[in-house]
Amino acid sequence: MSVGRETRLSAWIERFAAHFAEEGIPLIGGRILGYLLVCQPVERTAAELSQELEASSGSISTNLKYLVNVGLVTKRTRRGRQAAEYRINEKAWTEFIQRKLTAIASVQVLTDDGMRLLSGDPERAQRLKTVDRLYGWLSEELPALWERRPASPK
Amino acid sequence: MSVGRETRLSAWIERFAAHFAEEGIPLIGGRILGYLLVCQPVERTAAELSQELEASSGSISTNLKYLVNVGLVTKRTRRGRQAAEYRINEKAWTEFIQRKLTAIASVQVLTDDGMRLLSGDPERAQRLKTVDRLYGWLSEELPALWERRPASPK
DNA sequence: GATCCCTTTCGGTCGACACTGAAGCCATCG
DNA sequence: CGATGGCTTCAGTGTCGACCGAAAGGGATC
Repeated sequence: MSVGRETRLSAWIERFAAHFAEEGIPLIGGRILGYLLVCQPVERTAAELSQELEASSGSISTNLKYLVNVGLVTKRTRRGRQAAEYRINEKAWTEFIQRKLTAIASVQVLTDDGMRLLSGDPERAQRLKTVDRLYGWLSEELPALWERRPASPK
Repeated sequence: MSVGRETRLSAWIERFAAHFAEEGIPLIGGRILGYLLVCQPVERTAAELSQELEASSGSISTNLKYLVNVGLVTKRTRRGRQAAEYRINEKAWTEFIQRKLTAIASVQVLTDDGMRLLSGDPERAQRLKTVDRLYGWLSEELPALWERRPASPK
């Protein structure tokens, strides 16, 4: 007997959430992300999310606030409706990833400062120099690579 | 009255450790890394690190084990000396960063699986498709970029 | 303006993890 | 072979943050 699509999807959502949990995003936040990526229709209220994901209203509220804040989810209110609707903002994923890349390269600022402190003692600076060169290269190349990113089709 | 170089260096080490603490590396682990990058001489025993960084022997031991495990620090034992000596392994930083890059791109596996689950329903798959394309591009380009990395001079 | 319903806020609980310090372990040396 | 000295292991402590559920807050409708 085969498993239904929706069942598989919720397993997928769980994997999805688990991945981002390792990156520091709360489990429930990851579940919201995964769910909003594949749900039909695309918009959901906080109450619906709470029920679907079996999470408390408080947790949903906190995590939605966070996700809206980083831009991955957009909130939409409509006249005549009390409940706000939330949906994925696919476009924001580019900035989300960009932040990760720049975070990696940002170590260069540190190694650079360190090199300055050790100026005048090249022998001692040698270890740092190796690391600094790597990060220096990254902070050149990563932004450059990012510029070459293909525009997403309409 | 100016501040001594060593004082500034320990402030730098603290900033260094703080940065990596945000990435999930224990504070003391980060301090060890920063310290071993700039100390003179380059090798230190666990006891010395414990004293210099004012951390318990237990914490030093645990964190050294971790750092040796990920390759960023190498342990060296010498005949006739009980105390092992630890030093930075600059070379390992390449793999350290590479792991971070591949971790980012690895989301593509997830989005890909999701796309498969939604095959046959292009409308519903649209949101995921946008994200999947981005990660697809990344998992092409990041490894390619990495290959072009300049070899570190001897 | 009163009621209803949805959301947000807030105190409280639970689990995870960094860190400590003491006890155990093992190699070195007398 | 015993003593010394340093590293590792382990139980215990404290902190931090995710999560829950109840109460407060604020629109929308009557």
